[in-house]
Amino acid sequence: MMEKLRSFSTLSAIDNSSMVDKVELSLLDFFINKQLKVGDSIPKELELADLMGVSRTVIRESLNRLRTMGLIETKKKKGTVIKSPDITLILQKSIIPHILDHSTLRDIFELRLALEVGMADFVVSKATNEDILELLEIVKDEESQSANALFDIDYEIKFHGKLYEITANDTLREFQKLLLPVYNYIYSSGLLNLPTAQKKFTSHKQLVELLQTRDAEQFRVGMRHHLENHFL
Amino acid sequence: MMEKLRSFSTLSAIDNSSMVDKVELSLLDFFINKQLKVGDSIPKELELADLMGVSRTVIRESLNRLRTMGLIETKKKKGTVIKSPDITLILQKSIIPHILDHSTLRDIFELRLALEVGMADFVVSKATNEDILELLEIVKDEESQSANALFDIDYEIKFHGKLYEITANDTLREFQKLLLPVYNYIYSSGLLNLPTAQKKFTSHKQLVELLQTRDAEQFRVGMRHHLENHFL
DNA sequence: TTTGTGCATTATGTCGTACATATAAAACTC
DNA sequence: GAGTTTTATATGTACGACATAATGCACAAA
Repeated sequence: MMEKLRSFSTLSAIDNSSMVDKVELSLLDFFINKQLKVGDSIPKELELADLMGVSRTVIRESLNRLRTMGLIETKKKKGTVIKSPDITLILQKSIIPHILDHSTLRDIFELRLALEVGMADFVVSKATNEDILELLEIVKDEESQSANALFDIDYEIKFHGKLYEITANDTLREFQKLLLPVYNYIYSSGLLNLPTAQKKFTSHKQLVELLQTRDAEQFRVGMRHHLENHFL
Repeated sequence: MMEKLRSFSTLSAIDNSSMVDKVELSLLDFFINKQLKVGDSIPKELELADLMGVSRTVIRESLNRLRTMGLIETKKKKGTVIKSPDITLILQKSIIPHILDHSTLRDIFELRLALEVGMADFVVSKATNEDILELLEIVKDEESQSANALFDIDYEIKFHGKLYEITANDTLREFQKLLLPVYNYIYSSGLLNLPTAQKKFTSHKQLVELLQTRDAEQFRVGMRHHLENHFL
């Protein structure tokens, strides 16, 4: 079958896209070629419709998509202007754990592990003394918690969330917030087992101590060990 | 002024959202509450319009947004069904470097550094012997390249791209592809200086050697040093 | 000159209808 | 029963009308 298909390899794929699809691409092209910057305004809907020879309906649907991507903003009477998209906001809406397929969820989970290990440098270089005090406050009664060996998700989020906050990287921070429902889903759905105590484990408290030495390399290794039982 | 405003803190923000905005949220809510899964179909446009007391136009615009987010798929006669969104595809369209504001670009660049350092474990654990051979092939004439100390972006992408590929994490891989235009923009726009040779530098060739030892910790440190001149 | 009010203008937002198009499912042919 | 045609139906596109909100202008009041 595949053999047979190969002999038709010159056939081009039929155009299955709707007018809205085409207009959308056209507009994106327009943005890029015209080197439009944030704040620039684009022609009004009726002008675009006229220019591109389609109905206002189609133009509106296309613009609506661009708006969904966060690329434009429209106001009555004022018209449509270019906007810098909030990429995390867009993701936030489309990431609904129970709808995302499992392989993507797994991918995202791995991505998080990589991020937390890799961001060690930023945490170490940007943590203020106040930050460290705050972390100490968070971990101060860790003994009691680690004693019963319970995996307290709220506590985890509080600690790791603070680390993200320290990076002073807004995108990264938002990224983490947006991933929280994913963790919850993964853990509660049994897609991944809850971690249990293990050999090379580094506690939150130990992590803070490492952070205090201001040695990025050490901190990174510590973080890796801390996450040990999440790696398979 | 700000002091005065604070005393009105109980005032709630006026609802500035359009019907389409509301219907969109309503639909998202519907998806979550009804625990809709991939493949489930939702009521047809006219039914929704009737149910929610708005025109088909509004329903269509809302659905169009969900489609843009990749959450639904529509076919004539068949109707609308839930889909697992391709989160990287959505980002791909909205990431137009010269439109994104500079702070976000910087954030994204940092994010990449963290990822590449943090994904060391996955690279080491998943690299096949064939992968390593391929890497060796890529770096085989590195001497000549590093000799003139030129920062060859194509070569960089080829090597690092292969590393992403090795992780066997599709989301991560797509994520990298999607970030490429960002790198190009950052480098070509002078937003960040092109790296120059530096002390702790680890070459691609050395990285492959580290990979061959299958020691994740070593490889991670090597990668961190390799990226040294990208960290500020 | 400044401040407030009202009105006209204008571009997007919403609505309803009509028809085009694709296609799943039923009806039909052999 | 397999293949073909017809029919019904849900989305896609188009158009016209009006609603709504923001803008700017004109004019009046302080």
